[in-house]
Amino acid sequence: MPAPASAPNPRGAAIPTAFFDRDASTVARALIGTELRVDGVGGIIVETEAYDTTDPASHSFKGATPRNAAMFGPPGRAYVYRSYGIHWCLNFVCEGEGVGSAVLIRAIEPTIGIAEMARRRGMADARRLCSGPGRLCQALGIDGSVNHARIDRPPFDLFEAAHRQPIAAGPRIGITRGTDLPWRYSAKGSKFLSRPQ
DNA sequence: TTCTCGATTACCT
DNA sequence: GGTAATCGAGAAT
Repeated sequence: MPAPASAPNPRGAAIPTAFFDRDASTVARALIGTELRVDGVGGIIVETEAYDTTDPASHSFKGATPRNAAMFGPPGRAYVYRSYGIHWCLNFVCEGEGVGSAVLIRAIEPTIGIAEMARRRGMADARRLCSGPGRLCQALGIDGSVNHARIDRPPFDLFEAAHRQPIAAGPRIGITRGTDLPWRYSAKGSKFLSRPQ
């Protein structure tokens, strides 16, 4: 069938699974500025954290378990876990099958489907809609049902960054071990971070 | 089988 | 600045 004559895609190209065949820190940095959608709702990733099997703060540090099985599965898939019995947290698996590294998505700048996100969150403040791993999962409707799901297939859409931008790095948040590793990355100056970098 | 605590958030003083 | 909410993985018993 003929391709529709449309204007150039304002987004970048769709990101392939091979994008994730690198170490978690590299992927975490590369994800800043990309556009994530879940069922057509989402925005620009502005904050990530890297975790790998050498890292005492990582769920994969002590080896594979039923809970973290997705982390040891193929790269380019989602690892979703429940935090504090209340929240869901979204990770993208990296590096290679059996390696146990992943990137935690911590914050998104909402751009698409803001009304739907506000409805799910029960509030309208754009700055707090997706500024934290638990918050963005609630806004995007993510739960354990997408654990292991491919990121290049529905309900996910992930597009390359439209523009390059400065990236800040620093220590991660909410952990008690591995606090010396500067594996938190963020879009410099973004107003949509879970905490200022 | 029981206990502890977390890659968090919202609401309290 | 402090803490309740809430549940399952992993450790301890």
